[in-house]
Amino acid sequence: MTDTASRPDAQTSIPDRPSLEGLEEKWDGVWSAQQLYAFDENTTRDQVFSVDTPPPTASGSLHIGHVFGYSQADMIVRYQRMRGKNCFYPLGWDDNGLPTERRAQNYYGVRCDPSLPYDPDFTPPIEGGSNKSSKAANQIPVSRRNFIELCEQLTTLDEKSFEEVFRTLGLSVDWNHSYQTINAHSRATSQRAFLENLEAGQAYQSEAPTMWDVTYRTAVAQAEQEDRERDAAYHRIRFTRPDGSPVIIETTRPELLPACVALVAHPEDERYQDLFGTTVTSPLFGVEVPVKAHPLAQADKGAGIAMICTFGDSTDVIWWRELELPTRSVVGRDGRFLPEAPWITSPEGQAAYAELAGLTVFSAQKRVVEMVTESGDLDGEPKKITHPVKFYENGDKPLEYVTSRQWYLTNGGRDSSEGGLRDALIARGSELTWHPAYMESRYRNWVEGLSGDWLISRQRFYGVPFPVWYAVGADGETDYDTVITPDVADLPIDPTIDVPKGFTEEQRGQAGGFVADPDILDTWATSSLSPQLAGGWNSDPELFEKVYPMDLRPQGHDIIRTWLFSTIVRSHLQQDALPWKHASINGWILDPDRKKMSKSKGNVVTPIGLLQQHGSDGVRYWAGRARQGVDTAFDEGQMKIGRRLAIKILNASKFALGFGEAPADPAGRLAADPAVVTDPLDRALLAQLADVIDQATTAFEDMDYARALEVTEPFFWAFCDDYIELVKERAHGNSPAGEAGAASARAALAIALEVLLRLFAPVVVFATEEVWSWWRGGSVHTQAWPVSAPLREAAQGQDAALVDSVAQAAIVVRRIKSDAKVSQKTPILAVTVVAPEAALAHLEAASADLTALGRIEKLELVTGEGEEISTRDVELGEPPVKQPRDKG
RNA sequence: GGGUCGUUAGCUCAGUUGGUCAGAGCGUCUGGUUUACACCCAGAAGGUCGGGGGUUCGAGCCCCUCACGACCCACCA
Repeated sequence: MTDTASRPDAQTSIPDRPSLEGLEEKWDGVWSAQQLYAFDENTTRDQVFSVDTPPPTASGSLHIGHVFGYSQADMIVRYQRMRGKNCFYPLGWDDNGLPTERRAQNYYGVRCDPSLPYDPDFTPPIEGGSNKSSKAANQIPVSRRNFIELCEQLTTLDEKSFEEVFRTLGLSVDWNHSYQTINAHSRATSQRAFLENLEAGQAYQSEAPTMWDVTYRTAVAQAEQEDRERDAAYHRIRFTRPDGSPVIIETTRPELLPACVALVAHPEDERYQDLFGTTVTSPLFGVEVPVKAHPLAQADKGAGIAMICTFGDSTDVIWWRELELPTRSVVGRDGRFLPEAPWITSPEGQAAYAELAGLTVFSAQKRVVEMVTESGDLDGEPKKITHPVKFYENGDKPLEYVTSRQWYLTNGGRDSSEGGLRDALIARGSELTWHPAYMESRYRNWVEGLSGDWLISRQRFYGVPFPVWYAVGADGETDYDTVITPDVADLPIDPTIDVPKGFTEEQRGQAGGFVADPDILDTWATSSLSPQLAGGWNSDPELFEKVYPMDLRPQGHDIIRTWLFSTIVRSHLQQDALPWKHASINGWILDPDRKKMSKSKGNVVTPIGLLQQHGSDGVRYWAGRARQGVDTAFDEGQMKIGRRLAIKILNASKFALGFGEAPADPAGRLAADPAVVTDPLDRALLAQLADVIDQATTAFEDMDYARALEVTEPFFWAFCDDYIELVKERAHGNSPAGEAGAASARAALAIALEVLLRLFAPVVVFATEEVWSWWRGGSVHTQAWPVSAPLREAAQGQDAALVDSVAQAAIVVRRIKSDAKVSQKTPILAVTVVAPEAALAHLEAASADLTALGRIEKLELVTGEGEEISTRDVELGEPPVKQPRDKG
């Protein structure tokens, strides 16, 4: 870092050739050293603007979508800061959960085996490993504690590189307030919240069929499931009535035949009336099952009569529960058929089942189909279809139903009573201000569609442990109804290491002793507490008071059903409050071919590479042009335009400041004394800028950074290309207006430039700060957002339309030379400009500047009929002699 | 099957309560080395606003309908 970087106010001269190169590093260093974005804890809630920033998953690389969303949020925060708010803008890392486990496995070539003892000297076989998933067979088994240590090591590494990118991007985050979802503070917070939920009856355990991923061997919550279209086939399979006649059912899961507990048809289906209340016998396995009636059975679907298995799908679960059927599980937690099926009694049936035991679901299906084909119980050829099948979003095998004991948290999924929890959560969604507003329907849609409470337990290793033990009875059986909890003061705990009060380690797993809950909390169960984690709910109540509920939650629309919803659930249960006032929803980044940006592409164009190539200001501009909620094409063209804008700000500022100083504003409100702004064109410019301020302010008040930029940017380009060009002769003092005219132009330039820098500051953070440092004190980012009133006063009632009239006239004058294909330097000996009445007055007021711009020697202004401004009676002079080109 | 969003110049997109709203930038073309900027400047060409109905004196803008695209949801026998 250079000396000037640490002392920005020392740099007063304007560089000869301003450049964007190196600005990111320079200003990040200054801001960091000055703690420019640090939250001031000496404050009250009404002075604070607090942000519940998404904690990025610290497992892998940042992609361009992060840069996009975080830039947009930063623009809103920077505006609020300029409005005088004390911004609480922390950033956390979601380093908890399965993605981290998977990355650690691949990065270090290990896998967790909880049965192994801790090895304090363990060194991983590889480091920096491959990005491709290494084969499980090559991974070295390590203890749970070793594994967790490696996860922690890796996330620390990843977080460092993330912070680097975010700093380069110019996020005005207060890095003093960063948090991790896996550290002790977060574990304690998460466990405390869980224990309070338990106390309040909002968390409960239940033994029930749940969706299960056989690869990861964990239960999976509804929010983590997705449908994928898969090939399947209807198999017509013959059951036998007591009289020996057949009943044909259709199924896509013939392998579940041994798990069949009943057949079911619609109560009014005439075809099956005589079957209800009787039993039929399954093929191959010879199990007698009842035939039941239930309204959920559809007469027009398949054969109109279905087999109920435990469990093939969620309808099976409903039938099983409502018809009080037995449980006959055949699929184990590893996705293979269980060794025993005791309800099958016949020797033939047992022999048939023995062929399936140990097979995967896929292989078992093949085998069953072969067997029913041989036995003649398959009616006709299977009919191929494709249908949606539930998958864990990170998994690659279909989810299976497995009956297990799991923890749940109420989320309204089982309480659709009037005024119940579901209604209350929907009302919370309406209470929230959504940007854009239509995103609320995604939330409502999701809450209305919930089919059960939130399953929060996961059978994994790296995460927040459930802070509970269970009593072990005198008979040595675990009594899950006797939950032993720790003191809140002792949190965080790991029940597999810590011992509950009143017990000793020797009693672990012993009759009369205790056992630990082996599971961890769903990662969302911790990250849903991000306002509480960042705001210090469990550690700093004073801080929490000042920042909660937060003002803003920025996030992507893909995690409305997960992060946004679960955060509302937790705040509703914990604080009986909405966690924030506003939600700003950003869109996705799409490939140029309109598909969601693929991983492989995202890796090719790394964020840091883009920031280097286009400058952070250029990339931020691209993000700033995209509206909230709208999926946006990955478009380097926009980044180039942003880069040009940043460069233009440097160059135009250098030029505008080069005419010489204007007297200071005695009132100190503007960059120069408004009293010397006497020229009508200068006043009109300030009037126009006042309108721009008002529009940009209105937009930003609605958190619409894109609209604000869209208003400011064209004004700035017109300011450069028309206004500066028009007044530059006058500003130099080469005009009949003399010194007063020059002073007016210089003052207007200074006033306008200073306002423009502040208007651009939330988006173009580096170039504006650079220019600010040339001639103003402090940082542009802690200046007040501009207000229009002083500019309107300076404009003295001058009509802003004058600027447009003169710009129009400039175009027609320039066109004369473009059409003649001569240099714009060519003098015009004489020209008559024809303009409508109103514009004519404007042109007369600015005629000196106009003749200077067009190098017009004799300008005549006349009133015309139409709306357009045009020229006639043109007499062009000789083009200037070309300078001989230096042929070095 | 239900829901949400979108369909405006070759491309990326504005167009906020229906009345200069047919726009911007990029790209293209034609010109210009103008000591702030060639990472520049000037000028020009380009669209019956997805299709079809309707409401209105008047419709990208409101209503209906269809098509296409994207996403979310749904009990997958």
